[in-house]
Order: sequence, then C-alpha cells, then structure tokens
Amino acid sequence: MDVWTTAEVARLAGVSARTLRHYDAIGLLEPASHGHGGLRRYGRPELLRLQQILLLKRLGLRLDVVAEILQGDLDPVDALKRHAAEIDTERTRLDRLAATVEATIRQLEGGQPMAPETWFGGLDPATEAHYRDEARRRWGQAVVERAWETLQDLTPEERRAIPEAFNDINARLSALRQAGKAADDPDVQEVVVDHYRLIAKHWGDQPTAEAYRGLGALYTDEPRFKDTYEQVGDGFAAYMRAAMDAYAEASL
Amino acid sequence: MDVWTTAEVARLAGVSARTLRHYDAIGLLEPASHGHGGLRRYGRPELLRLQQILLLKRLGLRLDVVAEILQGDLDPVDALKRHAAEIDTERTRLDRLAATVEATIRQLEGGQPMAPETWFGGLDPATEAHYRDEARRRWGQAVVERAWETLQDLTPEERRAIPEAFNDINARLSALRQAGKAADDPDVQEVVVDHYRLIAKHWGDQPTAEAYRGLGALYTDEPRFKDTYEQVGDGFAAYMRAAMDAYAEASL
DNA sequence: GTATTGGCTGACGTAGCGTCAGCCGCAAGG
DNA sequence: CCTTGCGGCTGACGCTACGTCAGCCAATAC
Repeated sequence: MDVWTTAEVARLAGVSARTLRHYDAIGLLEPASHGHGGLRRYGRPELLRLQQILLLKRLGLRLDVVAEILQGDLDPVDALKRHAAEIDTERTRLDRLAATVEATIRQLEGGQPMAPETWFGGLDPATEAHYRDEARRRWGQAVVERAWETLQDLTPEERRAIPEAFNDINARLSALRQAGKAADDPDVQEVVVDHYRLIAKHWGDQPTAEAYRGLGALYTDEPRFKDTYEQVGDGFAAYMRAAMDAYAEASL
Repeated sequence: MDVWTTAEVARLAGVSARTLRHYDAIGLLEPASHGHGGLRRYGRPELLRLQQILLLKRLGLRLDVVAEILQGDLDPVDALKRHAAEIDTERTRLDRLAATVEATIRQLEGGQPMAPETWFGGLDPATEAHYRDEARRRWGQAVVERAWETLQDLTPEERRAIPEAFNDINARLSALRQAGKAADDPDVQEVVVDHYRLIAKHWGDQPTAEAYRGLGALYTDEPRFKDTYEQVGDGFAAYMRAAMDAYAEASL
C-alpha cells in the first residue's frame, strides 16, 4: 500500500480533496501519476512533500514562497525571518488600529458624531479670529500663529491626512492611558515623540521646549482645543499636556 | 463651484479615480448625475458621504459593512465593537504565529530539520520499547504508559494535529521565556493551563498533581523528551518543568 | 491637423481555495 | 439489464478592493 488516491491523502493529511487538486493545478504538489482516466495517484514522497507544505503554510507563508523553499531556490531561514518581520509590522498596525477603533467607539458613545473635521477647520472666520487674538495674548504669538496659520494653506487632501495622523496619536495615547501608564512612561513618551515630529513637520522647524510646552497649555486651556481633546476621554487634555511637559523637560 | 468631476474629487479626497468608479459600480457612492456622455458629477452631499466612507474604511471595516452603516441599517457602535473583537482575535493569532515562526527559526538555525514528526513517532519499535521500559522504572507506570500508549492508536491526521498543538504551546512558552518571564509568572501559567488541558484531553482524564509533575520530570530527564524540548532553546526543558511544577503546586 | 488631457467602459489579475455543475466509470442491488 | 450511489475529473464562478491596461470618445491647446 504505497499509493493513495486523492480522498485518501486528503483524509491522511487533514486537507480537502479540492486543496490537493489546487496544489496540483499550481504545480506545488503533483501526484506521482495521472494515469487511468486522469486519476491522481500519490506515493510516499508526495506525502512527505505535503507534510512540508502544510508545515510551512501553517507558519503563514504564501504558497509560492513555500514552492520556492521546497524547490531549494529560497533559504527557509531567510524566508522565515522576512516573514517574521512582516508579521511584526502587521502586529504593530493592528495594535494601532485597535486603539483607533476603540477611541472611535468611545467618541461615538460620548455622543460625538464621527467626522474628520472634528480636529481642524469648520470654524467660521470671525470665531477663529477671536480665538486667535485671545490665544495670542495668553501664550505668545509664535506658538499660536504657527499652530493656526500653518493650517491655512493646505490642500484638502492634507486637511484629511493631518487629522488622521493626530487621531492616530491620540488613540495610541488614550490606549496607554487606559492601561494605567503614567505620562512620563517610556511607552507614552514614544508616542509623544511621534507627536513632536508631526508638529515639527507642520511648523517647518523643531519647536523649542518652551513652544512645545506652550502648545500643551493651549490644549488644556484653550476651549476649542480642550473640547476636542476631551472628546477622546475625560481628562485626556491634561494627560496629553503632562506627557508633552515630560517630553519637553526630558528631551528638549 | 458645487459640482466636481471624478479627477477633482479624487484629488480632494486623496483617492484614485478608479476607486470612485468602483464605489459607483458597487453602489456605495453614486455621483449626483451621470449625464453628458456618462460623465460623473459629484456634489457636496457626495463629498460628505465620501468622507464618512473613508473614515470608516480607515478603521478597517469592509465596504459592505460601511454601506450598511451609512444606509442606517447597522449601528456604527455595534459594528465597531464587533470589529474591535475581530481585531483582537487577529492580534492574538498573530502573537502566537510570531512565536511559532521564531521558534521554528531557532530550530532551523540549531541545525534541526523541520518536520512535525520531531515531536512524536519516528522511533523504531525496539528503541521505543527500550525507552518505555527505562522510563517506566523511573517515573512509574501510569505516567509513562499513558504518555506513550495514547499516542499509539491515532489516525495520521491526529498525528499531525497533536504535534502542532504542542509546537504552539512550546513556541508561546519560549517567547515568554525570552521575554524574561519567570516560570510562575501569570502569563506563563496561562499557557501551562493550555498544556495541561491538552495532556488531559489525550490522556482521557485530568492528571493528578503528582502525575503532572512526573510528566515534567520526564521532560527534563528522559533523553528522548529532553532532546526534543532542548531544541526549542537551551534550558527550555528545565523551564518547562519549572512551569509545570508551579502549576501543579498552585492549582492541582 | 494633431497632441494632450480627462473621462468612459470592459476585462483581467490578485490568494487560496469553497462550491456547484456536469460528466464518467465501477460496483452492488433489484 | 438497468438504476443508484460513490468517487473522481474538469471547468468555472465567487470572494476583497481595487490596480492596471486596452480601446475609444470629446474638448482644448498649439
């Protein structure tokens, strides 16, 4: 009994007959013979190869990669290392996605409608001018001018991309906050670095420690900003500010 | 200017024209008019709808779900909560997958060939009998008999599934060990619970504390087992045993 | 007159099979 | 002898969210 039919191999290996035909079709696992009315006949070597295939597939490798490995064209260790890196990237992505989704849920449950415009824009010019005057008096011209003016001449596409970037950062911070992390926790500070870079990118230069702290103050004290940040969660504005202060003190 | 063409909307929203045509094709976002040679014309309401679509899509929701939400047939919060649960499941899966892949890499780098048979089977009957006699003398009949005999009358499909289950557990434990977790760490013990259940399933009943400790001893002292476990990493057998001992003491 | 720009409608490709549909051969039961 | 049933075979569509041609049309700029 050194030869098996499709259904037998399927039962032995725990896969479907369709899968075996598929593997035949893509040349990944060809039966020992195709004789007698196209009947597939598998021998012991094919069974062994199938074991390898299933093992590699279980690790999440794509079938074409599996084929290259089994063909000897690709080093399994190299392939697996690359694959591990991809898995890691995907894990990071999912972590952030989870934070964003949860932040959105909290926002919706708090009665806030979902709109990207939440973060910027949408204010009428008169109101905006009022806030700018007010804020300029309290935190100095440089910070406020930049925080607002850089946002003026953006393409609409950028107007969409920027809130998303801020949303991501807020979601990540909010998740850490919910996990009980302090504002000066390294994990939190890691996110603050991203926030600092984002601000720097839009300001066109690196904010000084004072300017960055000023921005943090803006977040907690300026109603327009504060309301926005409090949407993320009660007390989030203060948490954000504390994290920014910690960063300014430690790294700027 | 309250009406835009495909390319304009594409630029404004930061998506491709093809995407807009696709959304039209699947009825997710239909232009305000299709007049003049099939030219698509989008108005302000369509732009707003597109914003919502992109927001929800960015959260990882599928387009048909997005459509249901926008159509009012699905509560956004419900949908997002289910989605969050799915993300979480996927994260867990990726965590374990990463552990398995890394364990496999270490195994391959240690010069071990990859084969599911590593864990069980493949011994010739004479050698196996010798080990069984030897082991029986040292750890008592009950443990050894069961550990081996239960493995005798398995279907080949089960022979493949069982090593995979053990591999998963070993990979997860190995990852925790590399992360510096102690054998009695709750995270580690969580995996041990799975191990205990797996053993219980194959033995047909719940091992006593003594039997489970005996199995741990088997892992460190019996060459056949020990070699296998050391493949996972230097000193892994001892770590495994310590974790099993901790579980037996605390929970059995 | 022509080159460019922008838009349109198909239609294929993607990963890994699940799921019919339709046809063939072999063996047992009536 | 005919029917039924089992197993196997070959297409071919379906799924996700578009990317990427191919081929054709219309308005505009030179």
